[in-house]
Amino acid sequence: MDACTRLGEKFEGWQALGLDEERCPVRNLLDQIGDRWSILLISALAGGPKRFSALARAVPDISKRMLTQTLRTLEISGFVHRDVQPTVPPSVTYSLTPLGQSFAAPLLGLVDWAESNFATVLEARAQAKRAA
Amino acid sequence: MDACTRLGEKFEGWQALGLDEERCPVRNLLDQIGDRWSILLISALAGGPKRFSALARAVPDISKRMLTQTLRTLEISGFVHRDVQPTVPPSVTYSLTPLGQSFAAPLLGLVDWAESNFATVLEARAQAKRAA
DNA sequence: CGCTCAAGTCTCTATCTGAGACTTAGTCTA
DNA sequence: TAGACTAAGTCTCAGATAGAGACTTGAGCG
Repeated sequence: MDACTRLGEKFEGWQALGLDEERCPVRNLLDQIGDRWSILLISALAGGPKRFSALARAVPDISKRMLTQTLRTLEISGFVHRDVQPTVPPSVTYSLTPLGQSFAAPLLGLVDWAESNFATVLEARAQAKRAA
Repeated sequence: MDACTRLGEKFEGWQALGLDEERCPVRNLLDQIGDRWSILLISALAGGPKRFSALARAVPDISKRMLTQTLRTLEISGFVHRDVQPTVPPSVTYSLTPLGQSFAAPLLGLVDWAESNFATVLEARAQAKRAA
């Protein structure tokens, strides 16, 4: 059975549970990390721990506000560990937890797909624009 | 080399390109389908073509507005095909394109991870709440 | 005659996002 | 010695975005 069919069956299973955000793992996870920044920050931390300001530099167009907020959410869900050194000025280091690290494998699959199929997507968009 | 390290290296590669949304496949894709509904709709269509109203029923808490908008975006990026039967009332069927179908494989990896690690995430959140 | 359905569009409000100023105290610079 | 800079945020305000729900057109149904 191909992946597409299996995914379709998974979906029907979720439907049976009413696609409830509390109980459906995929809905739940998507609501947490299905945004513009979470995936990017997890990727940024995959190479090793980084400080707040290093992350801000690594992802140039994230605002401090969203950086703080996204890291807090990832921390609460157990993807990221936040380590505060109570110096002055404080030094805060973020790192992936074992859970966060284990997420790297499926994420890498997604990333590889994106890189392989990017040209196709661009072509589709160009064609859509011509048709418009 | 483990997935986490490899992901970290990928990220450094993107950084070298300035993480530009136009050129970085991951940024680009994330901006398109990194939202609450796209992944869910692709999963819903993985089982086979569906009509607009069937999709609305399949994903109960999506508004018509977001359903239309998300499907349009997916169509433009080449994930979804939109087939209009010019009857009265019109009958519109959505289906995954070959590109959309090929996306099912990495998506399934993500979904499996979510289902396997959901308990861990819930536990982390419960602990965060206790600590607060 | 009035109701419902198809697949949306439109408007209005609620929420979220981003930009940028502000904070504290120690170190570096002029 | 005054001024600037840094770390890791918080705060506020304006603008973008999401969701709820009314409205559309023509046909079939009771």
